[in-house]
Amino acid sequence: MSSLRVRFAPSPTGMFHVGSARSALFNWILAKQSGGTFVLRVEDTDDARNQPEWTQGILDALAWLEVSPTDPAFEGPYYQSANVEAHVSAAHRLADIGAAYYCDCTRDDLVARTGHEKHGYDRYCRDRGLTAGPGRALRFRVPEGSSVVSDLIRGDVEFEHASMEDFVVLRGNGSPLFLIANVVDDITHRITLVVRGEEHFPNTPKQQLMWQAFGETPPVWAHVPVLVNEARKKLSKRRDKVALEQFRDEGFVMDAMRNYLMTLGWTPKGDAEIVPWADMVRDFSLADVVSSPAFFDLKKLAAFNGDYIRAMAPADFVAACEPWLAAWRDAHPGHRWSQDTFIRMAPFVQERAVTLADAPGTIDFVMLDEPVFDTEARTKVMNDTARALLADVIAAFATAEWEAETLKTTVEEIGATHGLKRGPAQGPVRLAVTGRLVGPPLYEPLVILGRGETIARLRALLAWEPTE
RNA sequence: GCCCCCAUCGUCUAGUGGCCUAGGACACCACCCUUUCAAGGUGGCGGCACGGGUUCGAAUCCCGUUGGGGGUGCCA
Repeated sequence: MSSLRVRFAPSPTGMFHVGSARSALFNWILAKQSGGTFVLRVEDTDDARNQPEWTQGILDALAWLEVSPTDPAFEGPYYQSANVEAHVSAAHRLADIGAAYYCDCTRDDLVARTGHEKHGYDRYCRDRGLTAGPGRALRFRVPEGSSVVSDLIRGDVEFEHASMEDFVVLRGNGSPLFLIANVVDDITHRITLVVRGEEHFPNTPKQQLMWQAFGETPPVWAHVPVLVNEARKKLSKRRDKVALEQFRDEGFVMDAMRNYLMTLGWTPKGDAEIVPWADMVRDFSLADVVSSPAFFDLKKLAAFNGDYIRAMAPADFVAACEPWLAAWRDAHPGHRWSQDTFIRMAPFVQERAVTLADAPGTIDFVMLDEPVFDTEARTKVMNDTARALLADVIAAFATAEWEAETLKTTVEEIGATHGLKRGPAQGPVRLAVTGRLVGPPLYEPLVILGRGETIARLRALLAWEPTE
């Protein structure tokens, strides 16, 4: 494939939609594969919405995905709203050559004439020869016949022009609409391939007609399937969790996110879905993208994330957890943080974490003077057997060799004298030390805590009485 | 209403007329391992929406039905 000019055109909404992220990835790969260019265009015809922080949010999100603004393949950002004059003059050109006409009909006029709320424009002003003027919109004169949209993903689709209304390109106040602005910008940026969401498909024949009216060759189109929620509705900002930033903040790692996004509508070669980015860049092809909507499955994303976390080098994992650990420290003023201790505990965390945000909650008990108790579990577990067991463990721990394997054997043997198997036997001990019944392996943290503190915690739980 | 798209396990998908008694991944279940919870290992459950064609042969091609989705703004 020759050098492509693709464009990624998000609208500035204050957050980066996962669907946009997937589009960005597809476009980026296509640009890289062809040695072409990735053009970023911030699309909003209203200048007021092109806020710097929103643009920065887009740039940050792209950088997180390693779609880098400093890469030679990256061009932009361009602002649609900065190009309004070109949009307007292009529209005027359409009027000059007779490809568009002025219209002073209001919605009410139309409904009054046709008797239908939902039907399209009835072409009333088509041949009235109206000139430009206040309150007069400019409409594109859709010709007779039909258009074929050739789509890399969907094949050739024919649209009858008769079913297409004479759409507005310039408002009554003279400002351009998205439909034409988009076409003019694509022409000025010399875009050769448009990859965008399926929701734009019905607009494509209209845009293609405009390209032709301008005497230009339309780009190649590729409409990727929409992302849907469990109700199979298009993923929406209002209803669903869709902000890439939110996933990032909740501890999803970039590689997992990127890999998962790529599998929505496309599958890597072979049986594995988790594959290196380089392989995806090498193998991706629009021809292999499916055309049916894809459900954005949080569970599968979580599984991918756990997989990627487990694959990290230990030191990388420790570093990656830091933002969440720092937040935990801020939230727990009484902490006694030790980086060395965390590094010793990290393998236990890495083995079972779903997200990086799970890290603090797994090891907090070694960083606090007292564990945070699961009160329900405490009430349930603390019966006479548990008390007797704890008393025996305290006595044995006073002299036992302070080493994980020995402590384990000690607890198991004492448990046996109370008729408990090794699982149940460690329950009260785990509860005393960690505050919970589930968590990382127990005896290694005991070694870290030391004899004195371990026994103090065991005594504290033994002394505890239900309040009611 | 009109236009367009889509339809394989619960989910994401492989499959482009014989390699399909339909393969993988996530989820779920069981077992193994085990220091609780995980992780890991092994196995299992589970699908071509329906009806007609075409063909020696159809998940695959055609038509219809049904279901789902998108669009239909002087929104982007």
